[in-house]
Amino acid sequence: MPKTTLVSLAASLGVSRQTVSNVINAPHRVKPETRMRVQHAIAESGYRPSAAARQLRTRRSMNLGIRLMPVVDGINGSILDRFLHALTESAQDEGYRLTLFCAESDSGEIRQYEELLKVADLDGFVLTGTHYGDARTEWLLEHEVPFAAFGRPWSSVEDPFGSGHPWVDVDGGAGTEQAARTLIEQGHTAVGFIGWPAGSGAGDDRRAGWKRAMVAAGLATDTLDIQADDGVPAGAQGAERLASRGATALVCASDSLALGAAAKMRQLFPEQASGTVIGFDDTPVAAAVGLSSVSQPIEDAARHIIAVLAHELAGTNFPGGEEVPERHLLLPPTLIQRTPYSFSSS
Amino acid sequence: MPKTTLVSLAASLGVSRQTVSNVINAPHRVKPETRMRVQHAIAESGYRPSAAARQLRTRRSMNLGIRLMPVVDGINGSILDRFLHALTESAQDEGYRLTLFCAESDSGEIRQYEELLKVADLDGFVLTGTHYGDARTEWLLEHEVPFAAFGRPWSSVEDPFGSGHPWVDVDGGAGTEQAARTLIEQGHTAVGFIGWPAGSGAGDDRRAGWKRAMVAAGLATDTLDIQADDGVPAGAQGAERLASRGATALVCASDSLALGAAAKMRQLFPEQASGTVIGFDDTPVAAAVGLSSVSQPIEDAARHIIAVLAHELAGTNFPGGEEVPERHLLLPPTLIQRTPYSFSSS
DNA sequence: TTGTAGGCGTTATCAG
DNA sequence: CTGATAACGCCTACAA
Repeated sequence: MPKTTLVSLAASLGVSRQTVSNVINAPHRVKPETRMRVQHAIAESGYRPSAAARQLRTRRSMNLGIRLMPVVDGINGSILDRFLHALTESAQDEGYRLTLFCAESDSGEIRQYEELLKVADLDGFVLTGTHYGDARTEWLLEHEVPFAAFGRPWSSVEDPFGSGHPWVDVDGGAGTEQAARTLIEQGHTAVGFIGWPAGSGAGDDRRAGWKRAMVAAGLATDTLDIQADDGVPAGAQGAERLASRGATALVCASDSLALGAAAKMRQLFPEQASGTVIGFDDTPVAAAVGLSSVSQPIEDAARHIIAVLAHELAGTNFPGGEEVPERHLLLPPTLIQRTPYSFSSS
Repeated sequence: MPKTTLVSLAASLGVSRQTVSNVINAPHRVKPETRMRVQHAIAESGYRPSAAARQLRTRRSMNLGIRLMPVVDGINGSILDRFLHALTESAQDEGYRLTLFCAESDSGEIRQYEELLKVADLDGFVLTGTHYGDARTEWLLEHEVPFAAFGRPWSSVEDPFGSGHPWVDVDGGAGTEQAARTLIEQGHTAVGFIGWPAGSGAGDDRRAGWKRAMVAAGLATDTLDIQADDGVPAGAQGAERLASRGATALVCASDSLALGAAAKMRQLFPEQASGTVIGFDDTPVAAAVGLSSVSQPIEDAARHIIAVLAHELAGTNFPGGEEVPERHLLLPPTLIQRTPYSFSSS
């Protein structure tokens, strides 16, 4: 049983291979009658066109690339699973495949772009972890390689919506703002913030959100803002410092920080009502220990990234097709409120 | 600047395209002099052969497929990052690319095999989560599709090493055995086990390890073995039950279970020395909360999986090449001992 | 050692 | 609306 190809199929049907090709790529150009006959035969034989041959001819691989970031913090990284899964699923639905690659640095990633573009003819890339002065987006734009980013172009922060490339992001600032506001509404007047050192787009954004809520409530922020590298111990340390300055509740830039902070706060104020620490990302850890957290609609983000990218890619061929997806999309996060897991008897 | 190809390169060098091809695929057949000249030109122009064209001719895509399992428990799933990363990196080193795909079930995965084999010409697959009577391995063997599994073929548990396909696994039983033995050596005489319902290969294996240690120490196991579905609450519940039966220490089949169990144990025995619960997988959560856990050498496993698979694939062309990697490899895990994170003042 | 010819499976172009 | 012809870039014969 030799593999069925366009020719073998055409031969067994008594039509030219071109007709079969047309049935697949331009059905409207084929007489309904023969079209049905061919389609039936295709289904019958389980014929699938060869991607390699098609790619050779069309210069399109129907393949998207995405870099797997080095594993740093397993806690915050664990939502990558969800992202990747949603990405792959959406890509599959649109007829694209996803190719993984690794790189140690941004320049390494760019080197991979060149390589993958040349050898595998990738149609586009999905970027994650965009930051100030991102060399990758520059390179891709310059070389006119289609791509979509998960993350705003922080370089043009004054007007990310005017940016030249498609992106999807989650409005982290809105999340921390809501988190802080919620705590304020619960009666807290000194809500602290533990975030990353200034300079990272997402980090600054989250800090700004917290500050907005505090300012809006007429509360002071000067002594309640701590910059720390990510991690559980840093969170605990930060919480201790902030508590000593009077903070009774905290918003954190990550679940790692929040996990440490929450434990410390519980230790310092064992009598206090629960829910005084809110994390970010809604990682499995947060769910496990009952930590409130800002949840990103990461599946939606992934879906949309594929949608824009696919549209971008098809768009050149079909200008003005179906409804076009937003080129720039800022999704609102959701505050997941939890009470610390009590482990009470069943 | 048109893309350089074999022909364009050959033309600009005044040699035939065949010579260039030979320099790449069979350097020894080319006169050193011209070889050097061609190699120089290749480096100069940054020429890279087109995978599509090569694939069309050789029927090899240099592409490996791996299914992304549906996200169930984010906690235990988070080591997938490490696995995937190591896998991609190794594949890259061997000249392979990794293609992702999704499937809801094993039969869905098989359907994807067919599809991907036909359209993308994937050279092989990496399997994860093998289980009793795995239909996937059967299908792949039957269709003579190269693959390597992360996980023993549990169906032929009497002699997995005689199995027809390559696999790499971690000796979970050895891990839980060591965990239990360690607790016993610490003076515990009633070490409980919380694992999954009987029937899963890995789960039964881990339970068996714990039992071996108990039996070896002449301790009873009858009432200290609990079967529960995975999850934090189940762990807490299990711990409560086991504690009521006298257990003073626990070994768990997962970090999820262990997390719940540890919290419950601390609540029940606040005075007790730390370290009475040991989890499995050494997930980021375990590290974060200071939970002892059995750590899998997952990067090593990934590396070896690619090594066997690559050898399997090349082997048909180069019988008797370099040193051959083991077709069946059982890696020992490591017990990571931790004391619960104290969040003490800095 | 090097060059020539043919074809892998597909789509684009242009006749009929 | 259908079919012949010519690539796409590469590799495997075989011939020079």
